[in-house]
Amino acid sequence: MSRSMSPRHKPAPKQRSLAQQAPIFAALGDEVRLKLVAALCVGGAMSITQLTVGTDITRQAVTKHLGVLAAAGLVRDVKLGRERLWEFEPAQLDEARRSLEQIGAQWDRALARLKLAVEG
Amino acid sequence: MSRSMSPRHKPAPKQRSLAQQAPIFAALGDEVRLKLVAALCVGGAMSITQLTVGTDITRQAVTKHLGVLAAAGLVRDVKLGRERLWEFEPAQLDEARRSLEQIGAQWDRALARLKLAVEG
DNA sequence: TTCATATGCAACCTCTTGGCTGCATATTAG
DNA sequence: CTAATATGCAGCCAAGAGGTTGCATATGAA
Repeated sequence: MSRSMSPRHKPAPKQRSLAQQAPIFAALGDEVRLKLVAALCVGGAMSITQLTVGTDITRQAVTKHLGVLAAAGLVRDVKLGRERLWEFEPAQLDEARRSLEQIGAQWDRALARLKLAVEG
Repeated sequence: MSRSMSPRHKPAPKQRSLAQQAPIFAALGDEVRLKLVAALCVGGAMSITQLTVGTDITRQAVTKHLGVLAAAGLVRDVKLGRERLWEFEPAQLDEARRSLEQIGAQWDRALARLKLAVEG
């Protein structure tokens, strides 16, 4: 994903603190929204009406979910004629992934320390 | 994390479908819970009382959050005397991370297809 | 222009969340 | 045994989330 897009060397190494990532996970923490993200990710930009097809909820409900995803920076909208196309925005998802990896790394270190303490 | 623990070759390649991962993200989608996970991850097993220290909410609220994390399989509890120790459980977090990478990979493929189509 | 399509907005509803207080129970310390 | 510590359980509350319906508005098509 965007890890292959930005050759710059961490212009802002100031990654948001772990706790501040909660909203991103919260946005992903809903089955409907997760499906929307997946759909946009593989299908490219789509209109609200298109995204509503195949769902058992109303267009307005979908709109609300897209709003939540947009607030978390996971999707972006572009007006095109009378319709509004939504597209996936990989940056925040990358950051979320890095957060999980960071937690995992800390856990690995903790395990290593424990192992050393036991064996040592 | 656990990726370094299981040398087996995918005994259950049946990773839960993306949509089914929503509960895990939802569990991580709260600042308090994210901090709890981080604390358990770096600090090892801790009791409810210990986890409550440094928080501005009550012990009962912390208990509820731990319950949510446990339901998502992100933490596990062990009774020890009159206290109940909670510890981080990396498996589900690994799966969540894989899900994000999967989405990212799909996005990368979609981008590649688009690029090909545009460049001819 | 006129009709149909794609959305936007707002009000309203119900269920869930996140927190709190109070009281009961189990264990360990003296 | 008795007191202090660590939790569990239940009930109560306010705010927020997820959905719906109804009606207004902007645009493309005929």
